[in-house]
Amino acid sequence: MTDHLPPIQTTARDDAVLKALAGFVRQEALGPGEKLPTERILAERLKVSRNTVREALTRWEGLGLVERRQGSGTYLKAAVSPDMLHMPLTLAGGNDFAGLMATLEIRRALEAEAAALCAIRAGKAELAEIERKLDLMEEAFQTRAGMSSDEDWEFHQAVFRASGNPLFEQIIAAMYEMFHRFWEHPLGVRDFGHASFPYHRTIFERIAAHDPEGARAEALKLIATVEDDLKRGAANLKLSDRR
Amino acid sequence: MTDHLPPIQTTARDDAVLKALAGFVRQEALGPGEKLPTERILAERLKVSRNTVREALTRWEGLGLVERRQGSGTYLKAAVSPDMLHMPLTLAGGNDFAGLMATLEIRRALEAEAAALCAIRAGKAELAEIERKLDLMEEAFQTRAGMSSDEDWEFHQAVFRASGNPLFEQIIAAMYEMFHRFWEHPLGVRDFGHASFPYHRTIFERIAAHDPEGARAEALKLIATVEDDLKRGAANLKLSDRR
DNA sequence: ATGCAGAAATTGGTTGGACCATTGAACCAT
DNA sequence: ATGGTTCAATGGTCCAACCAATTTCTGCAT
Repeated sequence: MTDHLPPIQTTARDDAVLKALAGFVRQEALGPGEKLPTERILAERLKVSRNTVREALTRWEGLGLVERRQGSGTYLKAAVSPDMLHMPLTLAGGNDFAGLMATLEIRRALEAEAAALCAIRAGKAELAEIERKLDLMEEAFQTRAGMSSDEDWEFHQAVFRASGNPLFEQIIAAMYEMFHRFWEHPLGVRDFGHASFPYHRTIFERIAAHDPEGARAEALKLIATVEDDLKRGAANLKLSDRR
Repeated sequence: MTDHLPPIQTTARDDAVLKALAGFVRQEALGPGEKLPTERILAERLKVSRNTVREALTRWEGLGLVERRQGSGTYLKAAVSPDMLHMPLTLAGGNDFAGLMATLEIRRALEAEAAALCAIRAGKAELAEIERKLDLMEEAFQTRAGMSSDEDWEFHQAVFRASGNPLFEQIIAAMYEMFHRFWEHPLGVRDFGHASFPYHRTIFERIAAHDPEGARAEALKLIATVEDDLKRGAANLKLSDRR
């Protein structure tokens, strides 16, 4: 009967601090890289102890929203708004290979869908932007005789942006970050990513032709080549599975 | 020339605390729900101040690994291991109709892929679990003459878990949360979700038959019905698009 | 013995103040 | 210009209290 009795709010000091800080950031229109007030000033202005401010900032730091530099200050690392949703992803105990495959499966699902949506929605301006990134990537490929992570990533980002759904870019950006965290250890595959090269242009062509299913198919082929590279790398590993 | 000079690591107090704590959890074989030592004891044992312990625990709390209850103690909320990988995902905004549709597009991509993977990988135990949730959902549907969010969500969760990739469950959980944030306000569609009901069983049947593409197709049909409901709701809305 | 209200101990939350370590800017010497 | 020195600002750590919620214990009334 008495179901929706709201969970009363007795104390929530540091949450309140974060809320206030998010409001401040919005009002001051602070963006990534900008410095926010010192802990001492925040503590004084908000009428809380510096320790409480620190706990709040520690939470933001853990979420990657903020970076603290001793002796310098605290800086924004990402855009923050009062109505953000935080979802920390945790990948437990994965050896490298399992983690990489897990992120790839997410990429397979999202990149295919994003490419299809992009083929439906991309306008002239978006198409031009994607082609520009594609040209840059192909140029880098020729120059350095190999895939370049940066230009590759920028191409994919342009596709996600043109999908009209910001969540794609945000989620896949997280996947890329995780991917590259395992990646310090190049699994011994020399020409990693080489096989994926031609599919970038075919994806673009299907998008430009407003062919959703074609774009999806090409995106799937691209991911398949990466998965293949990964499996070859796993074979090279075998024993170096320390721990 | 002097490219790869890594930024050296001098101090990392609270990181060290978390590492030690993770080791402790492993050694004591603590699982979710179990209580870990009090802050005062940790501070004493680790020879650091209680403040430092608190900062470390605050980070874990922000990551959803731990829950603190004043007067009671600190409890594990998830399995932790010394080598786990965290990737905070923060999603911006999306409290309007467009945001709702955005979450659905992500769901379409991930649910389809998860259903397909599940059809490939689910073993007998996982299948039994999924069917159990399905039965519960159908029973709730009969009893209350309508879809039940909770049982519905549990069914999908079981599918994600059986997909063998923990990221699916975590990411879609974020989508559900975003979805339900807006959802307290039923868009005026009375029998929301009704149309999706039969597809739950067809999804299960395709999974049980180890038919990935069939499962994917049924999952897509399910999402399509929800999108349809949503569009009907949007038509009902029109003006109440506050803020 | 049993049940239960109130006291006491436990535990996380907050405060204020102190000091350390790092940074960056201003200044100085060469 | 280059490289050291000094100094103020800032985050990092520590300590010692006290507050607030919870749990446990105690002792009285039944």
